[in-house]
Amino acid sequence: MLTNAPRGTKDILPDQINAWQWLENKIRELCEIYGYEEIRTPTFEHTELFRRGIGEGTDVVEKEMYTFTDRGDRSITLRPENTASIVRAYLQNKLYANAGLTKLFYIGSMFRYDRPQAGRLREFHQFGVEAIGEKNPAVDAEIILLAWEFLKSLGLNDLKLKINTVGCPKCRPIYRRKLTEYFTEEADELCGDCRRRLEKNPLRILDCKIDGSKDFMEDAPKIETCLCDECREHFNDVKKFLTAAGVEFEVNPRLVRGLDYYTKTAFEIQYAPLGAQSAVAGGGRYDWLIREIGGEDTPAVGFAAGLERILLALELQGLVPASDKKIAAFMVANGAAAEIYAFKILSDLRRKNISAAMDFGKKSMKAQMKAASKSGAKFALIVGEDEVATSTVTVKNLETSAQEKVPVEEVPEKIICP
RNA sequence: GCGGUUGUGGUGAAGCGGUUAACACUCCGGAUUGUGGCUCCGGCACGCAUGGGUUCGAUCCCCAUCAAUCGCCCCA
Repeated sequence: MLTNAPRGTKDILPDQINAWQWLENKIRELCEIYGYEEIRTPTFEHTELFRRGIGEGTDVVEKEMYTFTDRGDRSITLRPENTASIVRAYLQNKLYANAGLTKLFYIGSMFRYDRPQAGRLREFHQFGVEAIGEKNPAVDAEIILLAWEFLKSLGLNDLKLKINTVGCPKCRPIYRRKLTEYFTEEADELCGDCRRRLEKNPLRILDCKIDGSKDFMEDAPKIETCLCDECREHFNDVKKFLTAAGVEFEVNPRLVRGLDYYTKTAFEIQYAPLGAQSAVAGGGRYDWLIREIGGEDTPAVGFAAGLERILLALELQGLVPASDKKIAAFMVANGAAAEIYAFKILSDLRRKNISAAMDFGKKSMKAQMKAASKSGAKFALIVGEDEVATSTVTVKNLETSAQEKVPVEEVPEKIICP
């Protein structure tokens, strides 16, 4: 147990760190191009923030939060997602003061007590983007575009963009009621899950894998018939903007979001080969959240993307860049006096910003040479009694096997321009 | 949280009631004493996720736990 990380957590090891840094750099580059600034919020918040923000009845709040009481008797929760925190930070720091539209992005770990699977961890990483303060559907399109272009730019194929509208607090309840009425009549035909959904979230029934293909689904009420004018127009405009930008999307009237704060636009980007965890990014508009948390009525849109899932997808397509870290020089010392001499040279090289390594295992020269070779170093710097006595270094080019003995002060230039 | 599958060294794996626990790679050491990558030689599981049980005997059977994985739920 002592040597096992908690279930659902993972070490990111040195041989994987390259992929992570590469991905994070891509995110930062892209967000800069779109004009979004990075923000970092605390890993934990008051539990109440999530209860209110995400919604009491949601699965995330009901059964997936890491909640505990701290020593000051406060109820604290490890963030299961970042949007609520960002809205909190936006209000607390009055970020609305200087900008009509506040554009933020984040990268960080989130926590959800789920049953772990590939692509679904208890501590996982998300990158996300939030645009707060504008109701124009162009912003919805910008956010969707950012998510889409990002995944495309990584080289991923077979991505699918699905969009929908989930209405607003004015029209969604009407639709919800209609659905409940309709499905209550069919209750006998519904699967166990859906019978539960009937109360909790009837919109989800539309999405059910078991009941989805049953006859009565055909005639189930469609959201279009219930949308208020504002929501209908908004959705049409989003589609227009997306089309103008040349993005292919699929309208899926059954697409639903699991967090209560979503209004109007909802979208998801799927990468099917990932199986059950195919949702690689998802988000939408949340015009209701800011007021819910205690701010002025403020419209906002955003999305989050799962970094582990993206990395998984990249791996499947062989798109993860290989690490190519190489050092310039490797010290090889023969004997105790030479070891000290080599150590001095090693330190001098590093002071000159030349990457250098040395095997401290007091091994044979043969073993040290092997280590030098394996390290990928371009040069082996060989020193023994001879070199110590004459203040020289034998510089061996490991690629060409050519070697020459040079005065110690000439070593840096031999390495930089051989 | 529910259902299924799996769990042998650093890695990939064979073995499936009684074997020195195969093989390959990696790793370590060596091939005449100051030199790598190729080749050759040698070494590396006292143990088969963990804990119980069945049996004369268990890596192989049973149970539990833990973990991974697939699907569901949900979500990124």
